[in-house]
Amino acid sequence: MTSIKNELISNELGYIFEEELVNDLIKIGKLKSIRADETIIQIGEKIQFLPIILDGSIKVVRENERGEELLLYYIESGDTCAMTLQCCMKSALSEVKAIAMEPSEIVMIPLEMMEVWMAKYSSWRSYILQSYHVRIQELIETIDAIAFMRLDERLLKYLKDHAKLLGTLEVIVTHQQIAEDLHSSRVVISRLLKQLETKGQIIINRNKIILKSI
DNA sequence: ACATTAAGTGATT
DNA sequence: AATCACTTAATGT
Repeated sequence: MTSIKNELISNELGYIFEEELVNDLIKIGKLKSIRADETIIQIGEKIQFLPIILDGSIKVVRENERGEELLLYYIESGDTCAMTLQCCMKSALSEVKAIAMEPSEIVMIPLEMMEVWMAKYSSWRSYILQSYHVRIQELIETIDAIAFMRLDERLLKYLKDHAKLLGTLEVIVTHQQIAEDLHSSRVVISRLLKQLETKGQIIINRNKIILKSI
């Protein structure tokens, strides 16, 4: 019987992994459906599984003691969380928080399988290495943005990234949420958005910002 | 109609 | 660019 889970796994991961590994994934992985805005992992939570995204998208944020956030990067289907990779080597606690951007499907792999599969499957090894690579690239991009871009440029990049990720020019967020993701304040974001609107780059609605282009 | 939440504004640091 | 204090606008009940 082909379950939805099997379909999802072979459709999303069949190109990346060898057949035997796909079968292992189907046998061992636990499928988990996530609601939009659901928190998947909290900071300090013990990591028991390696999540691989089959459908949807997740945002990964850092958080300080005061609960203030900073968006690190997004992960999409086929991706796994590099932070989890790093943490699970020592089976440590999560350094980040992960929140679903939309309803998503993920497959959870018990951490024990990491080592077994590393030894057994070359496609698994290169997938893990590749994931590290991509994630570090993304982190560097984020660091560059924080260090070198002006907030208005960062804001526009944020909106465009968001739009690209969800495949729509209509970004559904409040100014407050943007401020939190960029670790700025609501008033500042509102003013910068106003400027972008005046420049004709966006249209502002309540709870929604419409990009003119990506 | 009223309360709540989102967004806009002017002044100050 | 951040914060405060306040206003206005939109939305839910």
